[in-house]
Amino acid sequence: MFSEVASSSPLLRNLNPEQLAAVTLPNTHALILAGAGSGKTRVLTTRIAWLLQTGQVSPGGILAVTFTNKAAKEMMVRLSSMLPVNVRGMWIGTFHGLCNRFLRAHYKLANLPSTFQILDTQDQLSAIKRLCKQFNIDDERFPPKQLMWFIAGCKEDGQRAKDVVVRDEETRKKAEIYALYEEQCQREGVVDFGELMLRSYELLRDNAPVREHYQRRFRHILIDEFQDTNKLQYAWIKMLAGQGDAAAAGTHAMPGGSVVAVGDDDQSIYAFRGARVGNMADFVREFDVQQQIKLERNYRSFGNILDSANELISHNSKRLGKNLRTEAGPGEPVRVFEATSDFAEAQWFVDEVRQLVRDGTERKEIALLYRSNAQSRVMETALFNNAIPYRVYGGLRFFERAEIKHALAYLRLMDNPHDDTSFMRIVNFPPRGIGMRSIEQLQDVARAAGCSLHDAVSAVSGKAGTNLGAFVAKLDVLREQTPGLSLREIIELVLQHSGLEEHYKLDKEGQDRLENLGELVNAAESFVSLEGFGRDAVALPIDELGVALRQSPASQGLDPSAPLGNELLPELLAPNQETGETLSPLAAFLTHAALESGDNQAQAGQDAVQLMTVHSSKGLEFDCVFISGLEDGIFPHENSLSDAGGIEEERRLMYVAITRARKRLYLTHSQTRMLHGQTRYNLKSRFFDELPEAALKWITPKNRGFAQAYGGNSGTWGASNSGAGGARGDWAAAAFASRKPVGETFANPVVPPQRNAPAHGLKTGMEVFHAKFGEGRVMMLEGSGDDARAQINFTRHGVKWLALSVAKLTVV
DNA sequence: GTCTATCAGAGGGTC
DNA sequence: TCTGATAGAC
Repeated sequence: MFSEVASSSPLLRNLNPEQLAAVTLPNTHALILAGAGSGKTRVLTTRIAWLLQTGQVSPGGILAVTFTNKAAKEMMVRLSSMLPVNVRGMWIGTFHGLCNRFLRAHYKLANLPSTFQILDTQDQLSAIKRLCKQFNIDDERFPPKQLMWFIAGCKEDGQRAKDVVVRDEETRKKAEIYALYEEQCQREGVVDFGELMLRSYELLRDNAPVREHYQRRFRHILIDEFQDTNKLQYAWIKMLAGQGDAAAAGTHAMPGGSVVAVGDDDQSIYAFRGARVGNMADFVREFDVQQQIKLERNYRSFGNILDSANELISHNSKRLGKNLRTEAGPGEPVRVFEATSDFAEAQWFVDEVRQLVRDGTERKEIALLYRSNAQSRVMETALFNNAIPYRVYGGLRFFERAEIKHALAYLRLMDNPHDDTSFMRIVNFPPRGIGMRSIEQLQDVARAAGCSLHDAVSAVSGKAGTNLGAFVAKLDVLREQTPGLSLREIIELVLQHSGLEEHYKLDKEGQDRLENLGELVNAAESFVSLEGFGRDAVALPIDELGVALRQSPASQGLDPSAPLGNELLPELLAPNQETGETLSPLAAFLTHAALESGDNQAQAGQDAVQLMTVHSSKGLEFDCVFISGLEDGIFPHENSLSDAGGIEEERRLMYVAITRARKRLYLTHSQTRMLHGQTRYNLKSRFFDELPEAALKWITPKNRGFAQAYGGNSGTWGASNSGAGGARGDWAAAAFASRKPVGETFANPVVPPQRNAPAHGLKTGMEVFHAKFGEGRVMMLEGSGDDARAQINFTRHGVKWLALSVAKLTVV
């Protein structure tokens, strides 16, 4: 039926049969299992374009959900390059962005103030800390962080405080705190990320007209990275698709649209934050999905890399089953390198990068992946010392910086004086002589009166002096001055009169912060509407280059080459569907700041080596990938070793890491590693045993020169950092001799000069076997004769000191 | 009220 | 080793 379109539309050129089938699926529920590098984003965007082009749906009937702003943006950029369409009319965005849009439109029904503001994770934590203090909650028994996880976890499961199943005293107390937290947020007019989702869901669930309106509207619902959805997000989708509880209860047949879910169970790496891979199977069952398409053809990596990924992931038990294949040929073998220390690993990495660059590889095509952020340090030092440009992903993002948060807090109080979190952040910043005592007093008054801190000031200032009064008066004056001012003017006004600017000017280390505040003004400036807010205006944030994007209303939807702005804002700024109100530029900007924490990639675009955790590498690809620190306890991470689910998630993580590489993949591990200020002795990762030997090539020391170059005691760093003193050198070399043979590479092992070899014949670094504790590695030796003791790091039982006269050890 | 010292804790992190 | 949070000293 669509074959004519299929053959004639340029959209569908160059799609493989599976991709084509996915793109041109009829209007029905479907699950697309999209392997890494199989063209998932392309399929999603092409399907939307195809639906529009063939007239099956208007832009308003599309709902496309992603997890990150980046993915949403990419989808829109690609879409607009495919056909001239007003992407603004479509609901394309992140779960939270779309929920925000929804709640802004129906804030009254959702029982929120029109100016409700969004708490990010930092704000949420400080709100909880404040709550705990106020109610004298023992923070030893209930650490605020843990409470935050509890509350977020409840919301992810769709549970309000009253829904929490109380089995013990601790849970009862936590649920109680959760209830108090809910009250506090409601009173202050703020919502956290979980609340955006939960409140949207509840409004859909409880309000039939609203629910039916959206069910009728969204004919096509597309979900990206479906394996990462949590319980609540899935329930939200069900509700919008007319498959929710209310529909099941069945008043009428619900007229919901079709859901196309795209995901890869093998890339599910976010269980720790509530993701439920099980949603994929539930979806198939509950939506009675008849159409399942597997995209297994990989366009990214060579054969050896894919073989490694396939073989590794085949060790997982619960899989939907999928194998990547390529027509690109085997390519180079996967290179494996064993270093003696983390320093040596870093030095070797640097040398290898140099060689790659000499051979013509761009630095930005080289990625170093690690399991946890702490591992980046030693690598950064090496890169820095060797003057190799690099860029680290992660860390503080623009809108999370302290000075930016401070400025935003002032701005938020302009819109919503009852936002106590913001109030607390800046009540004494810059310092204005308001200390703990006055604040505590103020909090008491506020609690007694059931009002915000702002409103409590007038009651207190009479007796507590004028500092607080002056502060609030200043806020109020600023607020009175803002009407009629542009967003830029408001921010500049606030920066000056809050004293922030002055404060950082006087601070000798405040220069960077001052510059960031300047950037905030720029960001606002670029964000601002060009032709008057609220009517037919379009507000646009800055694009990646920081250049203001301009788009006149006339060009909307007509010019596919027109630059794209933010997906969430235009509709935010349109008049409210119920009241006709519009969001102020300031409120819109604050929303933008909360939902998009901004870039943390300062030097984007530079040709630099890319450093990041495996988690943040998801969705990216590079010509050359180094996966470092492949040691048991590091990767897989030690916290995951105890349960089977944990190790399977680690394996998926490794799978993600491997499949980032296009041409060349390196796997490295080190015998010793500095962690928490101590030298740790790690066995190589168990994942090595799950990779196909035929695809691997073990790179190893060929001569003494190598050992010296990468041994612990050479070079300017390493020796000075050696906590174990001379042991490091011994260890390093001894280890080479004791490794199990891995091909010709160890044919010529480096044998270290031994100092006074003891009678028991053990050396540090040897692998030994103990009848009870199993395999382990000698870390340290002490004493002699009957007093001789050895510290052994056992794979399964951790580090133990054993008396050699008693313990039965055999050398492996 | 602010500054400095000491101590605990340290996985992954979007919105 | 390093960071952040808090307690006690100025």
